[in-house]
Amino acid sequence: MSGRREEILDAALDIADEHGLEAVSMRALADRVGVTPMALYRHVKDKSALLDGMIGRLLTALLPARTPEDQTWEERLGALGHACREVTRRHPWAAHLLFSRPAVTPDAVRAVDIVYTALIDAGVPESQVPRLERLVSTFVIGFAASEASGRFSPGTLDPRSRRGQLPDEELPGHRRLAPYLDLPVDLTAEFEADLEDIRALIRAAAGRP
Amino acid sequence: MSGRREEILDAALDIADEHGLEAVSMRALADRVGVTPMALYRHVKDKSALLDGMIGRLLTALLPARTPEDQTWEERLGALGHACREVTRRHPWAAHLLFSRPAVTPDAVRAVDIVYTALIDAGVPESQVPRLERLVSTFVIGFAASEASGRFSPGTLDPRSRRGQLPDEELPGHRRLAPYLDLPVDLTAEFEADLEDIRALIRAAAGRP
DNA sequence: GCTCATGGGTCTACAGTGTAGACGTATACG
DNA sequence: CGTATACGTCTACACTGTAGACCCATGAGC
Repeated sequence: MSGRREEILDAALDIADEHGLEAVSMRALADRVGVTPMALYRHVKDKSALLDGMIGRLLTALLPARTPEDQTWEERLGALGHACREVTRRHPWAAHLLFSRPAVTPDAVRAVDIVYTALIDAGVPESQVPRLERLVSTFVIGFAASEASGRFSPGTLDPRSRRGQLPDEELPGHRRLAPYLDLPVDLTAEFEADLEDIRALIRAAAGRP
Repeated sequence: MSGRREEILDAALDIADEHGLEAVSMRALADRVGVTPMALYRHVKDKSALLDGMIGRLLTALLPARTPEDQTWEERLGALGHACREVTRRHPWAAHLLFSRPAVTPDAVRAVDIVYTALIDAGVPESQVPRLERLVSTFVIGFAASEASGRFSPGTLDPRSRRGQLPDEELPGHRRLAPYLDLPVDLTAEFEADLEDIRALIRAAAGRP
């Protein structure tokens, strides 16, 4: 009931957005809410429960208000994927939490269901649907987490110097691809291309019963 | 040089394996090494540098001693994927670190190069290779991280009660798939099937220049 | 042989963390 | 009225990472 809990979670979201997840301490959060640290424990069991609550709120924002019936399964999958990436772009700290906290909240289950129905509509054999749902969600969350935590853009090191740590003969692939490795990457376009490849993978799975 | 640093990193690995990553504190580590906490700082700049060093040591173990020439690209990709999953099964705490620390160590670059050459050998257009490398590694690391952190096996909640939080009409996908959702999953077989789907995705990319 | 730098280690101290436990108070209901 | 319940405060404890000063053994150069 009492919106106090939501108020607390939102304050925690604000702190994380402004100063990063590690700045979310019970004391800082309490300050923000205008209360003593121990008062938070009336509304939140634990610090880990606090984190759960935070991603819970994000998941709610991620879901479409109403599942639109007039979209193809391709569009619905793409929309959910982009929504997920959008959330982690807005809240980079959230990315790796999505991996550690299993999908047990109602909203998370709802998201899984959207993927299930999309795969069913695509014609995937029912026995394969759970596996492909895990495949798709793993990739989407993984992409978002990689982007948010900088795995895709390794710091300030440019490709040349990164490669330079090793003798060139040991890295035949890098040598061959040198012209492409120095280009900047458009991660939005890349994500779209990846999604299209995944859709093709799904179509292939639908084609072999 | 002095192998003291390696000794420290290995002690840290042991602690993480035995009691989880959160048990790796400077004090606990110092105890294990038989030294004062501050002594560690002679060999390791930071706690975060310590973590970097730990995953560095794991990555070394992940790589094949010598890239075998007599394997198809499919086999090489599969071997690397399984090695990655094996590492995170042995050291579950390492999974999410793989996401947060970019691939800048020599061994990490070497691993990337193995994927590059596999994709080139598969006939993927060179302009597409970097993107597909990111796709493949994102999925593999994502799978490993999901498995290690329990995202694939949501706690003790069985599927029925998980689903029970919401009215059945809101979860048409879950209702349709009910018979399959209660089955136990063999994640090893699933990973293999996923890898095969990814290989097919690569072949498709190779087929359209 | 004496000096001096250097690598490795110790001790103390500080500011920060999550949270258990006891205590207070204000509102709502019998 | 009394009493339960929800909410909040205060204190205290056992941790955390790490800055700063100090110590001592080794080996190189004069």
